[in-house]
This record gives sequence, C-alpha cells and structure tokens, in this order.
Amino acid sequence: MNISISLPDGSIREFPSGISGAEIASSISEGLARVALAIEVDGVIQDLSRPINQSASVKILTWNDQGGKSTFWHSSAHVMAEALEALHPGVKFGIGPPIENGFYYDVDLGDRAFGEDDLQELENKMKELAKKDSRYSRREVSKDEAMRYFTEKNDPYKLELISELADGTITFYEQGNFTDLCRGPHIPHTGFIKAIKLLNVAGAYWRGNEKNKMLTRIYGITFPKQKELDEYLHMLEEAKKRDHRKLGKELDLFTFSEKVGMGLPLWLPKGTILRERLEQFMRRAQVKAGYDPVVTPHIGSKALYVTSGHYEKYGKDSFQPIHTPDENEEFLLKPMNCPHHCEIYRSRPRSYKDLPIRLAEFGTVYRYEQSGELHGLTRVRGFTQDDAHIFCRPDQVKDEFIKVIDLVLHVFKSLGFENYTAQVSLRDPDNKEKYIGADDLWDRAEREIQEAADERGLKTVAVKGEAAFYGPKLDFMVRDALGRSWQLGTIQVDYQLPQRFELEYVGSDNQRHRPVMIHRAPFGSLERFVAVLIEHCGGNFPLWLSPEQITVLPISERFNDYAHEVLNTLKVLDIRGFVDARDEKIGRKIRDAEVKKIPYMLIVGEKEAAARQVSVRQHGKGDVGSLPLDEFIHQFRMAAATPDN
RNA sequence: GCCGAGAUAGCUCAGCGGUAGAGCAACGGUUUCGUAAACCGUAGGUCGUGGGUUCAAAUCCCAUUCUCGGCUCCA
Repeated sequence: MNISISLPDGSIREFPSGISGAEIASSISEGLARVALAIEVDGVIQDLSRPINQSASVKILTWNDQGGKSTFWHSSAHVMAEALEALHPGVKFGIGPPIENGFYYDVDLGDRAFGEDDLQELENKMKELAKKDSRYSRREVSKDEAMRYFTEKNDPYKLELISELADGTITFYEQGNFTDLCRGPHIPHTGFIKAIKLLNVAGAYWRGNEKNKMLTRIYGITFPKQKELDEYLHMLEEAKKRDHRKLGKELDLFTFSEKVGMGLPLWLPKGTILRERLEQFMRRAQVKAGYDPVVTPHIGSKALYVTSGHYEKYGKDSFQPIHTPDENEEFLLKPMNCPHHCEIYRSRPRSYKDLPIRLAEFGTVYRYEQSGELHGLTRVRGFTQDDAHIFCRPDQVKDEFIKVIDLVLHVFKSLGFENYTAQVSLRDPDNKEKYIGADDLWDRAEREIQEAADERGLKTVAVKGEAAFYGPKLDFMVRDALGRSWQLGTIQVDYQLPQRFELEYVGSDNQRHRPVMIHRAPFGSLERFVAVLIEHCGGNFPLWLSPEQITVLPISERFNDYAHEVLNTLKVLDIRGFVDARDEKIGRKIRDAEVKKIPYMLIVGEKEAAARQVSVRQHGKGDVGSLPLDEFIHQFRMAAATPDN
C-alpha cells in the first residue's frame, strides 16, 4: 500500500507505507540525508527512523530549522546526562529540555557540590561520548515497566514524572549507556554533535517551586561545527560589551554604593542628562495626549495601603513602616503612586463631563525586591515610574486604552525599538486566590484589553498567570543584549482600586457611578528604560539624548581660545559639549572622544580659526570635512531635534 | 530568599603561605603637535569586612557584606 507524502515545495510523492523519514530524505537527495536531524510530520516533530504509515505533509528538519536545532539540543542534553552518570554514578535526573540557545539538565548530585571546575571535566567526557556515534533508540514501555526501571535506579524525580503519565504513552530513549524517560524526538546519533560548550551551573527548584528541593542546573550549547560554536561565543562576547552595567560605568552614567544600599542607583551627571531628556520627551507627549501632571509625596500613611490592599499583599515583604514620635503613627515609603492619585481624584466631586481625568507623575517608588533579584538598572529597589492613572467612565475604557497603546508605540518608534513583543498578561485560572476582585470584572477587563490590542493591530501573546493581583495587563517586552526579556511599557485596567477607594462620579442621570482606572507607564521605569536603551544602542545614543553631543578639539594650545569661543556659541543654543584642552596630540583627543562615543568632534586649528570654521568628525564615521561654524550649527540642530510629538 | 562563582590601586586584571605587581587613568616635567594611544618621571592599595589557623595569610578555614550567573519573585 502506498501513501502520499507532500513536501514543503508543494510536490507530492508516493511511498510505500511504513517508510522512514531517513528514507524520504535519501530519496530527495543524499546531501539532505547527510544533514537531516528529524522530520516534521503534519506539524509534529519525530525521529527520522520512525515509520510513517499514512499520507502526510512532511518537512525534513536540519540544523537550519528551529525544530532541528531544538531536537539537536535535546539530544545533546542526553549526552550530557550520559556523561554525568559516567562521572558521578548515582546522580539523579530531573528534566533536561532544549531552550532558546542550547539546553540544560536539572540534576541532583546529592551532597556533592558541582562548581565551574567540574564543567570542563564534564565537557571533555561529553566530547568523548559524542564521538562514539551512538544511535538514539526509541522504545515504548508500559507504565509498570517504567516505574520498575526508575525504582531500581532510585530516581524519585523520574518516578514523579512517570506517575503523572498515562499508561501507553510512555517512551524511553537509549543511547550508549544511558536510558532516559523521554517523549523525544532525537537526532539519529551522537556523531552530529561536534562542538560542545558547557556554559554555567546554577541552582533551580525542582519543578520551579520554591518549596521543593533545589537541583543543580547545568547549561550547555552544542553545534554541528566547531566554527559555529566559535561564532556563537564571539557573539556572546560582543553582547557583553553592550551590557548596560559595563557601559554605565564606562560612560559615567550611574553607579551604586554599598553604603547607600543595594539596588539604589546613584545617577551621575551624564546619566542624569539622559534621564532628564527622556522625561522631557515624555512630559511633552503627555501634555499633547491630555494628561495633567501632578506631584505627590514619597511616603503615605499605612492606612492608605491598607485601603488599597497593597499592605495585605506585600506589607510584610516590603520596607517596613517609618515611625514618628507619635507611636500611633506609621508611614510607608510609597511602592506605587496609584493610591495617592486616587486621593487626588477624591479631593472633589467629579462629573461625567470631567472624565477622563488623566493624572501623570514621574513618581519615585521603593520596593524591597529580593536580594538575589537585583540586576543593574533593570531590577532595583528605588526607581522612578513614568506613571499615570486614567479615571474614566466604563464606556471610555477601550478608547482610552487604545490611546495609551498609541502613546507607547510612539515612544518605542521614537527610540527605535522595533523588536518588542506585546504580552496580554492574564490571571492564572487555576490559582485564583492570588488575585482580588470579582470574576465578571476580570473577564470584562481581560476582554477589553484584548479588543483594544486587536483594534490597533498589535500581535499579542497571551500569558496566563502574569496579571497583577488587581487586574490584567498589556505589557511590552524588550530583550537586553544577552537576550533576557524585560518588561518596559505596561497598561493595566483596574476595577478594584476605584471600589476600594470608593471613587465616584455623577452621571448624566444624576446618579453616582464608579469610574474605571487605567494604570500605565510607557517607559515602565526610567531606570529600566535607560538600561534597555543603553544596550539597544550600545551606548551610541540618539543625538537628542546624548549627554555630550559635541567636543571641541583644539590642535594645540594656541587654538584653545577659538575652541572655547566655538563652545560658547554652541552652549547658548543648548548644545551640550566641552573643550578638550589637554596637552595632548590631536590623535589622542580623537581617540578618547571616539571611545567615549561622543557623536561630533569639532577639530579646530590654524585654518579653522582664521576662517571661523570647524573641521567635523562624526563618531564611527571619521572626517566629514570642514564647514563654517554657522553652517555646522544649522545642520546639527536639524539632526539633534527631539522626535516630533 | 535559594544554589553556584567571585571581591587585589580610579578602571581592567596578574599574584594563590615568605615583607603587594602590570597596563591604562591621575599628578609633575618635556613637547605645541592636523583626524583612533608622544616621551620621561612621581604618586597611589591596612588585597571587601570581622574572626581563626600558622613563626609567617592577599594566599588556608569560618562568618559577614556586596557583586555576578541562574531559580523563585516582580504591586
């Protein structure tokens, strides 16, 4: 009996039933067969060796396919497990999946500490095992047999996994001396794995639960060619150069002090300029969008947060209350601005005609993040949100939400963020006690967010369990230089706080109604935004943000006067810069300015002073020629304009 | 908070039981220079902090603070 196999190019071929993926690959070309790693059959990836018994559309997967890569890495995790077992008999295995770049395996090594030194040994063992070209063989086993095998092996983690599987769906994979509970699929044999690098060791809770035992997680990556590994490692090195913590130090943007306290950034003068430029940009955009700026204090009485519900939720894990001579008085450092803004709303009666009211504040807040969580500027304990709260009628929610999306997109576009993902963060339906508020309000808010995003044509990913405890969110996620994802902009619909604060407005029916609240922060926080911006542009900021836009470089001491004259002319026009009057040769001054990533270098000597010109050199581009100072100013101001609001 | 790694001059790092080192930066001098590093010299550290072992500790041990990689968390 024959079956029809349709290939990605649209062609359909007849094969006898039971043909394997490997055989199909061979029939297409020997070259393809040599690099084939797995096969996708009607969208499901499986081993090349498995027979195909019915007509299907298939795709042979190679290293160039994401599915091929993940199969390759998954198989590599098994080689690592085999090596671990060879070196450390009795090791117990958790799970070992492929990830975006490489793979890991969670293992329990008992009391034995596994450090960086052990990695090299393990890596060598893996190379040795990979060279054996061991085939991966798949075997279907009964639940009983599976339980027996791992009981004998004394691996409680695998037993736990098996206990949750249905009989008849369990498969083992075996290569060399290693057998693992595994759904597969795998590559044909270990010989494909030519280049191996174990990257790091970390702790990870079994099944991601803090209450479970912590296992040792070993991360690695493998490639079919050594050259590709070398390129990958080089890429990692390059990415590290963009790390905002490194550039923040090199460019004098921010620092931390053990004495001030961990996670509390100190903004240096240059970083402050950057930050203030961004603030001004946002202020203008918000004025245009109908926001009213407000200012509120950095502390609030405990009662404020009891009302908001934040005290109950975070009180014991936060900075503790500030006490006063009056022992009945307690204040909290504000961890968010919403309660203060609610009180502003409440300060007088509101009419439906007043709505929406949009209160905006660059509010500095303090949150006691777990010590191990702190990370440069992206996760800190004191930070400033570009916060605003929109109080509107229920019928205005969607429209307001869409306006906020437009504002966020405007910000991202102005700063060149193109690779963001829009995530609709929903409640975890299996864990409702984490959240406050009635089901129907949640359903409504979740629906409205999705509708607003759809209406603006946003491609969204819905993620359950990521909502705030009081409502669902639309989050804009951007990756840092090393591929870690951070949340920047956020928009949240909230039906809870208006209720808790008993916010009201008088409708056209002369009845009292409850407004809806939208929390939003397009940057998220200035700290995190600056961090991601630094990595995004590698420290080469857009001209309008650059802390130092120009530097004037006199050829020798004799032209210092003219250099200062040039600088003064520029300063009057709010152009930021300085004269490098050091007793150094021009080559040196240029080098230093290039290293500091200053966008424009104005070189002045005999000729320039005589003709009132400047010789312009652009960062990364080199000499772009001389021109009259007036002409330079004109061109510069065009180039340095703040993005149009 | 948990697992692992680390902390030496302003910065980047070497030294890993026998009286603290380099490069760059800083400071002084020479030089006055045309598009990515002039030359000579000087100064700078109780080796994160506190204990312990030792004739002797940057080096070994314990504790602690902070940093880094993950995990958990993220109002």
